Amino acid sequence: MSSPSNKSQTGRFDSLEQEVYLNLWRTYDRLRSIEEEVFGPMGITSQQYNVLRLLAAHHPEPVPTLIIAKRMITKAPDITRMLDKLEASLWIQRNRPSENRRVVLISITNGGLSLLGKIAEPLRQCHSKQLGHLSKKDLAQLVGLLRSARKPHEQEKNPLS
Amino acid sequence: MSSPSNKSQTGRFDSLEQEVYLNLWRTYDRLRSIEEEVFGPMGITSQQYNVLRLLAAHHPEPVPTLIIAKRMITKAPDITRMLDKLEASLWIQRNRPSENRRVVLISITNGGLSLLGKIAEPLRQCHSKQLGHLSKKDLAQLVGLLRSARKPHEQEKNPLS
DNA sequence: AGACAATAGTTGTTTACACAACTATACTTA
DNA sequence: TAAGTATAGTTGTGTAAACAACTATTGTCT
Repeated sequence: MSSPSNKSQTGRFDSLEQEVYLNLWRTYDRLRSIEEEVFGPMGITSQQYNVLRLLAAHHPEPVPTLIIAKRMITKAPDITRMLDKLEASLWIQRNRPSENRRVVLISITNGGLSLLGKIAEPLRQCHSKQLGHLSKKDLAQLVGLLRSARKPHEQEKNPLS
Repeated sequence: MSSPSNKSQTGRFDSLEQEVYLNLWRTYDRLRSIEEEVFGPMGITSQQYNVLRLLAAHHPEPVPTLIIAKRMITKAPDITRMLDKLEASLWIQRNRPSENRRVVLISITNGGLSLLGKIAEPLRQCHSKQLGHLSKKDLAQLVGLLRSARKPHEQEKNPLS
């Protein structure tokens, strides 16, 4: 595991693990910038879009704030400010039920649903531009490897395997 | 490519491409947070570390500011401020040669080299914690797929395939 | 019932990112 | 050699993340 000179194994990287990580970073960065070309002009971020998607999936049931936070990649404290923006854009509604005034229930509005409708097609095209050059087989393999890669690092919380 | 109902193909995702992208995002995020456990206590960020690595690789030759920027994932305008911090920590030196006073040549200091030395072992352990559970074969396959994934999106600039 | 702990969100502050506009230096060419 | 252009960095400004500390409400236990 620490033989004096095993660095030739991966060329300019210290280890294969490091090489994977740097490739992951670069690839994520490139694909992200492509998505932003779609989201930017719609006045929404990728994170915000994902929140709307989650709410739409539960619609018409509302979802408590921290449940949303747990499902998102963004850390909890930011969710409030993010929801502030979504509410200001009239894409979501907040409701604090009298039975338990600690929770804040979030639901997507018709405006939010209609935004999702408008984004759907350009986003599909974007995904195709991002990764359409890979075969189904490669894509499936990539998903599998990415899942295995982060499996030991998933905390309890994230139910999306 | 747009049959009326091919959504059952990937369960909760609109498309396999989207599923890959979301997995990429989550996986990157998890691994990044693990790296930060190493870099944070050393008072350095992952980006800054990569700059030092680049400089060390060229050492004792200095590297112009914008060459560094091109190699980094971070966009150019941020490199100045980042180098400011590295210089303040005495890990790099700047030099504006009189032959061409437009360029700013950056070189790593002995202090910077010694920092790299101190980080090497904990970082190796970190990489092993991040991805040590995958086989060499899986890691190599993952690197290959990630490279193919971003290949069409690489601008001229980045010589790291 | 009152004290203590647990739950659910929020706010404050610091640091990073992104995009655009700007400065300084060198090259080119009429 | 002056004017225009290209190159190399820098600064300004607004937006987003990260981490910690805080408030409000409810549940529990004696």
